[in-house]
Amino acid sequence: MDATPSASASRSPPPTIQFPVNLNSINHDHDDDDDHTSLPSDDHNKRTVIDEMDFFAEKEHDSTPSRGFKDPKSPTRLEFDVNTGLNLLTTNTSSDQSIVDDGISSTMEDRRAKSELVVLQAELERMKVENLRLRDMINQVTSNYNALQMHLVTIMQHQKPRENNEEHEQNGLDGKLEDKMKNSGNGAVVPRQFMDLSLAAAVNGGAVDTDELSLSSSEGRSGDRSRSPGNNEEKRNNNEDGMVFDQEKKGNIGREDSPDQGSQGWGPSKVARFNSTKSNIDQTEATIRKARVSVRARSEAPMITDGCQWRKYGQKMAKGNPCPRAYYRCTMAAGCPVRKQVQRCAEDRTILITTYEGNHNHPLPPAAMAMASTTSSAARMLLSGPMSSADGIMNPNFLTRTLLPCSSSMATISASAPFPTVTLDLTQNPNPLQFQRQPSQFQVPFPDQPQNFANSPAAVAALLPQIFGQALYNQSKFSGLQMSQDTEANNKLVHQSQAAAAAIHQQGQQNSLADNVTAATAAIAADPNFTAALAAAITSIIGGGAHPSNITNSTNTNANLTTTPNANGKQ
DNA sequence: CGCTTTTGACCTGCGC
DNA sequence: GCGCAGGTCAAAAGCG
Repeated sequence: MDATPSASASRSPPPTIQFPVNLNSINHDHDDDDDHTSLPSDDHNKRTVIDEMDFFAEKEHDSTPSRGFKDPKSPTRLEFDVNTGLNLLTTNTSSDQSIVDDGISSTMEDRRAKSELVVLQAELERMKVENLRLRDMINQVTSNYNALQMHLVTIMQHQKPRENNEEHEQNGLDGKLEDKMKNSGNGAVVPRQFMDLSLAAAVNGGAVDTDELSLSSSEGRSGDRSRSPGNNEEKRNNNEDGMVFDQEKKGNIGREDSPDQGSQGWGPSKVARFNSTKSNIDQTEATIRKARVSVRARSEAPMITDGCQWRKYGQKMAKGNPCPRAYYRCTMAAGCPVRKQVQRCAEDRTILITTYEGNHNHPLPPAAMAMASTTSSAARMLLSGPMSSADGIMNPNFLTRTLLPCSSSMATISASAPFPTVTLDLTQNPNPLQFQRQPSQFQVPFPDQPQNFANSPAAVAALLPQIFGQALYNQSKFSGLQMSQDTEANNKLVHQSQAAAAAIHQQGQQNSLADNVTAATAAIAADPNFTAALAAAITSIIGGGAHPSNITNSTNTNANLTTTPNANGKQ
C-alpha cells in the first residue's frame, strides 16, 4: 500500500509531477508553503488573487530566457525589471540597510531605495492589473470556447438526429453496445459500434447534453444494483425528478451522467446495457465516458498534479502488475464523473501511468483546464472517429493526416476496443526519430515550448487540448460529412479531413484560440519559468492563436500518443 | 468535526 | 455454471 502510487497520493502534492499545474497551487506554494496544493477549499475564490500572486511569485526565474518574449503591452520590459527588482529589492532593502549602515551615504541610499521602492510598487500594481487582465482574457476565451463547443454540438445535433437514429436502428435495436462489443469477434461489428459512437458523440458533444440519458441510465442501473442508490446521494437530484436537470443545466450535464452511473463510470459494459429504447444517446454518453486518456510519465511522486482535486475511492491489485492500481474520482464538484486510475508501470516503476476518463461537469481552474479539455476532447475525438476502419481500428494514418498534419513530435492513436484509449507517453526521449519506431504512431503537433516546460508532462498536457480540440473540430466536420459508410468513404474522409483541418484554422479560430489559451494557461501554471510561460501565453493569445505552432519556443515537446486496443480492459 | 484514505466485500462482465 | 479480474462501495480508521 505504501508502495502504492496512490497511497499517500492526492493530498500532499509536493513530490508530484506538475502537470498542467494549478495557478492556485503555485501560488499557494509560494505563499503558504505547499500545504494545500490540492485542498478543495481554495478553488474559486482565491483564484483571482492567486493569479496575481502567481506572476510575481515566480521571480526565481531570472535565469530564464525571458528575453525572447514580448508582452503585448508595455509592461514587458518593466516586468523583467520588476522581477529582478523585486528580488533585489527585497534583499536590498533589508540588506542594504544592514550592510550600508555605516556609510555616510546611507541617507541617500535610503532615499534612493525608497524611490525605487515606490517605483517598483507602482510597477507591481500595474503588473497586477495586467495580470488580472490577462487572466480575464483567458477566462473569457475559455468560456467562449466552451460555449462554442456546446453550440457546435447543438448544431451537430440538429444536423443529424435522423442519421443517428437510422444508424442505430440498423444496428439492430436491441443493439446494445454490449452486443456489439461481444460480436466484435466478427470484426465487422466493432466498426459499427464506432460509427454509432461517432455519430452519437458528435451529436451529443460528449457528456455535454445528456441529461435525459443519465436519467434513463440511472434507472437502468438502479434496478440492477442495490448499491446504486447509496452511491449517488450527491447526485440523486437528477433521478428524483428529471426536471431537476434544468436546475443546473449545463452544470449538471456532466454531473448527471456520471452520477447515477457514477459507480459504473469505467464499466463500459454496465453502461451498455441500457435498453435501446433509452436510446442511442445513452449509449453515446456511456461510451464517451469510456474513452480514456492515459498519461505515462516518469515520476517518483505517487500522483501527478493535474490541477484537479481527487479523492481516492479504491485500490486494487491488478493482474500482471505488482503495483496496486489506485482509483480516484474528481472532487471538485459533487457528482463529477471524472475518474482516474493511477498505477506504476510493472516494467519500469519509475513510470507512472495515469488514466483519465470522463468530462468534468463543473468549472475548472485554468490549470485544470488543460487536462480536462484534453480528456474530454480526446474522448470525443476517439468516439466520434469517422476513421473507424473495417476492422474497427482507427487508421493511424488517417489520424496523422487528419488531426496532426503539422506535427513535430510523435504520438499514436488507435482505438479498437471497448475503451478507446489515448495514451500519452511522456517517458520517451524527446527524439523526433522515435516517430519512426512504430508505424502506427502519428505525430502530435506539440508546439515548441519553453525549455523547462518542454519535457514536462504539464507541457504536453497543456498542449493536448489544442490537439484534441482541433481534432474534435475536424471530426465534427467529418461526422457531418461522414454519412458515407464504406471504407472507400474513408479515403474521401481523409481528404475531407485535411480540408476541414485547413478550414478549421480559418473558420474555427475561436476554437483554436481557446485551445491555445487553455494550453497557455496551463503553461503558465506549470512552468516554473514564468516568463517563458507568460510569453507562450501571450503569444498564443495575441499572436493569433489560431495555430498551435504560434506558441513559439525552442524545444520540442515530445510525447507518444498511443491508443490501446483494450479489449479486455486489461492493461 | 469533517474530509480523506484504507480495505474487505460486493457486483459485474468475460472467458473457459 | 464457475472462477477470475476489474471496478466500486462503504464502514472504519486516520488526519488536520
